[in-house]
Amino acid sequence: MVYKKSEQRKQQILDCAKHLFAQKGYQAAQISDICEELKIARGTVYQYFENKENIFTTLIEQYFENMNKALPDTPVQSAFERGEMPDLTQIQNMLTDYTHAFLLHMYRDRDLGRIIFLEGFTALPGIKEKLFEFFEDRKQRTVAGLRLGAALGVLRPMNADLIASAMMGTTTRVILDFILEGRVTSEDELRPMAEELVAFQLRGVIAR
Amino acid sequence: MVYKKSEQRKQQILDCAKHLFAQKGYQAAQISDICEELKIARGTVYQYFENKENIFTTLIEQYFENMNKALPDTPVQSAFERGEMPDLTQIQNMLTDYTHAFLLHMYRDRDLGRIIFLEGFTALPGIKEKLFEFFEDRKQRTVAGLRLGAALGVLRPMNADLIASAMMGTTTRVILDFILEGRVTSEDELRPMAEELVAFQLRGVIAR
Amino acid sequence: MVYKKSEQRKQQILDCAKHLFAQKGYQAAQISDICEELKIARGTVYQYFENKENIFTTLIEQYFENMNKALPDTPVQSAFERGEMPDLTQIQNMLTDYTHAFLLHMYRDRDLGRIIFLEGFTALPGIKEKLFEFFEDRKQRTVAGLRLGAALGVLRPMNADLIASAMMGTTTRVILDFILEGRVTSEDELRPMAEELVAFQLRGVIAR
Amino acid sequence: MVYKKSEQRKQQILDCAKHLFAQKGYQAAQISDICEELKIARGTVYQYFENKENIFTTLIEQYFENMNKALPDTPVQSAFERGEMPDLTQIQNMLTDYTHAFLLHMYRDRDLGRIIFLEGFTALPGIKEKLFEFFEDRKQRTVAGLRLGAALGVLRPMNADLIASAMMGTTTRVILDFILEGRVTSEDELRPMAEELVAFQLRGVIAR
DNA sequence: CATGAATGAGAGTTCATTCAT
DNA sequence: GATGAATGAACTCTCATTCAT
Repeated sequence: MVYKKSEQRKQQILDCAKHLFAQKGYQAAQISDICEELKIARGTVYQYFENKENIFTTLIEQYFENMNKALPDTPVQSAFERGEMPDLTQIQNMLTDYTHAFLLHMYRDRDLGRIIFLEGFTALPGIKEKLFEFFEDRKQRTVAGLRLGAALGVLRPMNADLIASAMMGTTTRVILDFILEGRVTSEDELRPMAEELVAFQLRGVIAR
Repeated sequence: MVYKKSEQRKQQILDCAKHLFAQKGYQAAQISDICEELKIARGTVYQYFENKENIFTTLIEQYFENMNKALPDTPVQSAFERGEMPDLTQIQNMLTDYTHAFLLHMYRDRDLGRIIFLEGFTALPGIKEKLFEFFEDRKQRTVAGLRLGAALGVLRPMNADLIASAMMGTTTRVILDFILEGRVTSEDELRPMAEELVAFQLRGVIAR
Repeated sequence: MVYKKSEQRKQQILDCAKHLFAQKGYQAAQISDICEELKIARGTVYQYFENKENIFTTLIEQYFENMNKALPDTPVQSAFERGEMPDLTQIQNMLTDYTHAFLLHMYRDRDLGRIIFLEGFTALPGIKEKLFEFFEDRKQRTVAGLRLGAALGVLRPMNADLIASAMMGTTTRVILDFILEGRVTSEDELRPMAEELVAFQLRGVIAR
Repeated sequence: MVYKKSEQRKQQILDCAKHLFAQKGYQAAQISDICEELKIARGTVYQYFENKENIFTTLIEQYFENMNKALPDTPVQSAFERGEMPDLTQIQNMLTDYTHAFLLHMYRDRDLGRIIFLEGFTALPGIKEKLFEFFEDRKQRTVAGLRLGAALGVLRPMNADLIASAMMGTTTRVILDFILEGRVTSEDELRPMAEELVAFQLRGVIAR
């Protein structure tokens, strides 16, 4: 037996809930909406999930799991840890790859991205923390990178905390404005966006 | 200005609702919470507002009104329109003033800022549009500025739409991370933040 | 203002719930039954009580409050504590008064008595303990009395714990069989019942 | 007796249901609890029993069947019917044997005893009647015995109905307090209890 | 203007029962 | 016989809103 019917149904409910949450928001989306759309009974949903919150949580967890799989290790840092001394062009390429992967993941799972960006903060207890943790972790790596760069004289002196926050903001806002709002219609558009973003970010921090 | 008792009560309800929405979120905050806190009857609220949504809408409107009062006209553009030719330092100062005013307004009305940033998108129909409009308007001015700068050779060639979005992102993310999360505890901290932000933004776009 | 309308409604709901619980049992009785009977909306009930369990709890509390008011202090014990040495006839009278008061209270609030006797044990957490406590307290006083009597040579030697339990059983079973089942139709029947019960109980324990 | 697998499974379900009902109560115990514990599917239960109530009913029926097997015929009455004239000591022994058998049966099947004592009254229609009938039957025999004894001058004049109820109460309460609450831990404790109970009961009714 | 008791549609959730496989 | 996914009626509880006083 290769596939499991029950797993399929579970995923079916998740998929349905995902686009409902993305469309209406967690609060407004109702269990009965799912049931109507899938033409199943209310009780069926509760065979697969303890409650509404549990559906949401499962979605978020899946998302971050996928995200962590999709994103390469913070590449610049890794290079330094391996004792390499990448030059500026190499760094720029690494960051572009990374940003591209991030945009790509966001684009491919727009619905969930929408949910997380727009609702994650208020929604349920626990989610906010998970989200915060994810972004904080990424930001701290950036802070470390900025400090190292400044120490090496490659980057200008700056308030690394603030600038890391600002850099993160460039990406998240672009995701919001372009990807989640539907202005991007093909994956091909993402590479140039990543390049442009990284160019902007790097210019803002390099020495001279 | 004549003393109007009824206006006072209306504002009293708005103030109360504001911090409740900020604390619990629009959905979770209940009309009865307001009543308890102000020690008034449920019905009284409905003498001043049609419904819950109306309270929210009024808050948002007040906010943008105040914001527009607090913010200087997009200064660089205005200067150009007056036929002036500000140099880079002057532009930097203008932008810093502007950003500072923005941060200040956000800091002074943190509760509402929190509501808008965290809930505005999903909450009620109409709000999202208003919010979008506000940010879009600011962004379009930035786009225009970037294009002009590039045409004059002061700024590097770029995807102005994307970069405008990114620039807006730097500010909004910093507001989120620093002001709304309570890491800023005095207005004095805002000026250096504005300076740092503008420095980052400008470096990202100037020619050379 | 002498009476409070809201207090009346609260009591009205309690009274209604009382006879419904007595008739159908706690689980089977539904909030909507109350609403139908009182011709009020479902929500109204929840203006006065947090939830179904809270209605039940309130009833039980009222009951024990009334019970403690209605019952004279355990009289024999009190007499001894005052240094008196009541003779057997006096003791028998005291016990009869006490038992009579107990039967009377049970008779007058049969519905609640029914609920407590028949459901108290299983129903909600907390109730069982309250009930147990009440009966245990009474029983412990009996145990003390039996031990004292035996020490004084008035009562025969016995397993006081067991006999106290048995004595309590005589009363509770009679309440079950006669009062709660509706075989008693007038308060006048209770005095002879109390006399008969006490006679039986005393004969079972006196020396000789 | 031929080995019947299906009968075994049925009994297995009954045994499981029994301790679940005793632990959680009829309402709170769920069919799925049984399935989990026995590691069988939900549907399987319905191959052996029409519905949940049917499981309960079957348990109760088994119980009374066993009880009737375990209890000797009401012995005093039988003796009289055989024309014998047992003296007080003989009667006391007979009653003690009988009570002992009753306690023993209750002790050996505590779970079911618990269910019956604590839930029987409210639970399902039909059960209450069966229970009532059982106790009423025993009580009527006691009433007859008391009347006969009084007529013969062996017992004092009394309200036989009431006293029979009280006598039954002594036993049932002791079962409740000692056996079902787990204060009895060995069958050996039951004989003295029976003796003490009968001693108390008899003293309450004999002439003089 | 203010009150607050009353409303009632509608939400999430439960669980005994069914039935195609 | 056994399975377990699916059912759906029924329940408790919520809360913005109304309206007679």
